[in-house]
Amino acid sequence: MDKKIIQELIDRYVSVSFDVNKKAAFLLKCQISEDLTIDQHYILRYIQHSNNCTSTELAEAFDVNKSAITAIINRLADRGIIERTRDENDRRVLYLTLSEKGHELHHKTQEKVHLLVESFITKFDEAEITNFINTYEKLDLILTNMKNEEVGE
Amino acid sequence: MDKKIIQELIDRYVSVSFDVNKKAAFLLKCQISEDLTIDQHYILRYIQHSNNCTSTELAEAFDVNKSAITAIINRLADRGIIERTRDENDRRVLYLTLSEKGHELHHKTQEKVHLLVESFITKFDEAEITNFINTYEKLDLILTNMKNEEVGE
DNA sequence: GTGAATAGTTCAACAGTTTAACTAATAGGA
DNA sequence: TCCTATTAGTTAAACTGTTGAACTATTCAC
Repeated sequence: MDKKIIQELIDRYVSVSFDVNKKAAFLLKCQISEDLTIDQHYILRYIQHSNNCTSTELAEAFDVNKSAITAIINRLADRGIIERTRDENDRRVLYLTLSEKGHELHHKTQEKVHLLVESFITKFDEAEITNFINTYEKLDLILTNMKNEEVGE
Repeated sequence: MDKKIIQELIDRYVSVSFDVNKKAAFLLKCQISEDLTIDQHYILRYIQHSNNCTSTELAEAFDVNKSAITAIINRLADRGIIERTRDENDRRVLYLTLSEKGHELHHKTQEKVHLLVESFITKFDEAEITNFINTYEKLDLILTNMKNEEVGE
């Protein structure tokens, strides 16, 4: 690729990824902030999708230290949204699950998130948005590899 | 579009946008955290690209309250990275500019950001990444309109 | 000229983050 | 078997970023 073209693509990517993130976060917050923060929503989403979720697993998935997870989980546990249960075989391990209230709250916020994403996804034709998400997923794989190289040094 | 396909696209979008954001933020932080936080880098970037930048303009661009901008600018001004100058015609207004040190710091971190983005952008062929960024920019426009509708209620 | 609007700050409170030091439990090798 | 290293998770202090309400100072508009 031509150097000039690469420079232009880099600038456009930096700008647009920043702008989209900010606006998506803003719209998301408008929808769910009465019940949960954005991070809290993603934490509940991860726990529900995972089997036998632990703090260590969350810390890896969210690329933060375990103590950051402890803080988030404490707030959610204090509100009765998340429950901790000890592993009987390895008593160091705490499994995280959603309470009944946690399931309800996650379901409620998830619906709002889906409606929001649907409202802009359906503005594209199917081929364009499918190509977009395909490339986005390729990018995710590339970043995963880069992250592993970074960590494995 | 078929309902099932839409649901699948929504799920994929929610997952991949979350994952890419987390990993990109992680890699970005590895590169620049000695000098600036990610938000601080974007603030400097915005100020440099803007003429006569003000706190109000930043608050709108970043979708946060003005008091959040005050806090960020205070920290950067305390470090001698940003300077405030009053408008002589409208003495309510404070223009924000980068100091010499601020320019150097922004240049340094910008280089690292560019190298990082270049390292994954060049893993795609030109047509694919161009299409991706084009669609990303369309999405930005759609979100801008949605945000304006939200605010204009 | 006075009341409304605008630009920006301050303060208290909170969410999320890092780092270092810590407890408790398990695993592995001499 | 015992001792050491590792692992899971917590705590505490310090920091960044955020909101919302109350505030100062200035300008605008009728």
